[in-house]
Amino acid sequence: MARNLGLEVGVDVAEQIRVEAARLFHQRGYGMTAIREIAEAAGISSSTMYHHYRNKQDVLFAISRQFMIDFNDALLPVLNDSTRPPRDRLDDAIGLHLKISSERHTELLSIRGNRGALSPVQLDTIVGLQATYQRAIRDVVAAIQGPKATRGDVAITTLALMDLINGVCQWFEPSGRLSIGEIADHYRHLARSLVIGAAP
Amino acid sequence: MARNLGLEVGVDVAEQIRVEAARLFHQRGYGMTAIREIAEAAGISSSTMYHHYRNKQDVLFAISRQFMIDFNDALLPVLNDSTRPPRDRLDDAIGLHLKISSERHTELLSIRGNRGALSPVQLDTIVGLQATYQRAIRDVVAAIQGPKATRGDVAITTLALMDLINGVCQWFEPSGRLSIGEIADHYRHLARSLVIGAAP
DNA sequence: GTCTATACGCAGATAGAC
DNA sequence: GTCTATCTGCGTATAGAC
Repeated sequence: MARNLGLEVGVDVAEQIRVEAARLFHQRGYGMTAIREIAEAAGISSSTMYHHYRNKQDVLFAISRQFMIDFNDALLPVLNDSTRPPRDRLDDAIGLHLKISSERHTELLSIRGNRGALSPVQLDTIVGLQATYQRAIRDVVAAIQGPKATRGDVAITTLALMDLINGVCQWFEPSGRLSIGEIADHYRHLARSLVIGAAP
Repeated sequence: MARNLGLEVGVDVAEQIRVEAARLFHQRGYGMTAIREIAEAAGISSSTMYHHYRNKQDVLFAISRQFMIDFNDALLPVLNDSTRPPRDRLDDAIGLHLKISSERHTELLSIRGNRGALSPVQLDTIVGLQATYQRAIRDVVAAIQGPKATRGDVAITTLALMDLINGVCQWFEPSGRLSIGEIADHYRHLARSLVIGAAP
């Protein structure tokens, strides 16, 4: 731990709090998770938490914000790389999206299930980060569907595509029959059917 | 109200509790909704609630169970009607699914966001009801894809299709550009691309 | 079945020593 | 930065009258 003279670096307290809070928010829900539970799971006293985060809501916001930033940092370069064919970009994005969703699925689900607990200002920040991602997906969809697709076609295909790839983390089981990579293989195919099939 | 000598039937207290609880569970989350809030919204005292439901968890379960039963009662006859071509059944099911999801979207989202608050036994009941629906969808998908589709193909297409149509209620706005009927028109097309495109 | 009143514990958050 | 101790209000749930 960090207090062992700093010899074991890499486990800072604020991050430990986020990790345990994400797990509890996911399992029990934000409103049913007590600050004391988070603190106990993180191996600190409850009052120490308040030296790292202003309150419980702030912990949820920190989890949400950090996840979305990491997510966009990974996905946006892939989606916006205009030197590559849009289909290839979409294929890679699907693989990456599913990979991150799987690796950090506790965080992701803790955010999804509890966004209503954020303040309006905090929610705006998170929604803004998600909108940035969605616009990047939309632009790639538009590029694949070509100039004949109407803006409405692109919009609804984008929403459908987002729902498709966002749905996986709700039912994926790491111990299941298919690995996340194999699911991605299927989903690249499904996404292509969706985007091409929906083109005029 | 019911106590006005029963003259105004159709608003029974237990249902009023479910309606207001669903709204609050959706807006604020199960754990952050106080029994007193539900009671106040329903126009009764908090102790009266305990004459209709054993506790808060029971209210959530009643909401969840009733919705799923109503949902299956509407959808299963359509999906299982073996006298009709499976594509037609799927088309109708999508329209009905989206219609109910829209009309009762508060209930639906209150269930989705708070299923973790149910007891294991209660959760089993709800998951069982959902599984019944999912099997009916799967059978229709299998019928459309034909005998050449493997069980794995059918399984993953079914999951993708469920995510697709379940996603709509997360972003649908009744005041938006498209009505739920128009969205259903798009989604019947998208679903067909998904199911046909995914067939071998 | 509905109310008022209340028991009882636990929640979030803070004070102040080290 | 971390702890122990504590404040204060609100949570669920019950008692008992009408």
